[in-house]
Amino acid sequence: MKIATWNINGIKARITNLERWLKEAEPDIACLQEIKSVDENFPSEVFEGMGYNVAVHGQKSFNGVAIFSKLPFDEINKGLPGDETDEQARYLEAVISTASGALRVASIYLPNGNPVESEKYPYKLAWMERLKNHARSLLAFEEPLVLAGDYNIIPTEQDVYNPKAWADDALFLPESRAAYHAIINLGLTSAFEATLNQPHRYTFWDYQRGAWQKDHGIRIDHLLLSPQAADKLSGCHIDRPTRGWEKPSDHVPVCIELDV
DNA sequence: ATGACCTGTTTAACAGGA
Repeated sequence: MKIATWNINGIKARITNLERWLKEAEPDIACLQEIKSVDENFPSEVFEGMGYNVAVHGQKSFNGVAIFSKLPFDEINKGLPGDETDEQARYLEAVISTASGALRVASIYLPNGNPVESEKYPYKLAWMERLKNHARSLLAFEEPLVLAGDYNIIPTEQDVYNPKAWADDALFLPESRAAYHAIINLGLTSAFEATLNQPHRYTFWDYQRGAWQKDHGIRIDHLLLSPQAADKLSGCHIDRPTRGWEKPSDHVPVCIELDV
């Protein structure tokens, strides 16, 4: 089973590329971020016509996450628990029936956090604390779990073209990376590190300053697996060529293969 | 040499992104 995560940067602007990519890559499950649409305006019927069940958790203009699945949903949960006042649509979780039992998948759009001096940085750290608490309770089920998304975290110096240029950025500050590693240390496995684990394998290139042409990228899209999912992990792939398509997202898909 | 973007929205400049 192929599971993918992709920050598409707007469903309206990316519908053609998303259709093309789904046809070529044929993921069984796709977790999408930054759909930038309310639920009612999301073109679910296009993807249902391709054989997907579609779950959407959106809001106007910004953020928004979705999950596509060839297999049916048993359960859909919208929003990250822990703060009833948080109105940003950044977390969607689904339980999917597979031949070998239930699989829980989340689509995550973790806050960027810049500028660091603003209220956005403490919001990021608080959101990560909530994610850690929620991941801890999900791990207690001892079932296959995949937390996939745009984490807005550069894990190591090997995951950025120029570490010095990012030293003071919310994506790379020691406190941000420590919060990310604290989540992993609950007992999750990063699919990339467990398989490919090579330096300079980026998932995002800025639209500005010729970042793509110069390969000035960062690796910020991750899939974190529970032990029961990690046992079934057989591969991880970054779909780099999509960044060179017409009208690309600034992120590319990251896929894993699970033997379920 | 330097800098050069993209998306969505109250469709003309903004806000937000990373």
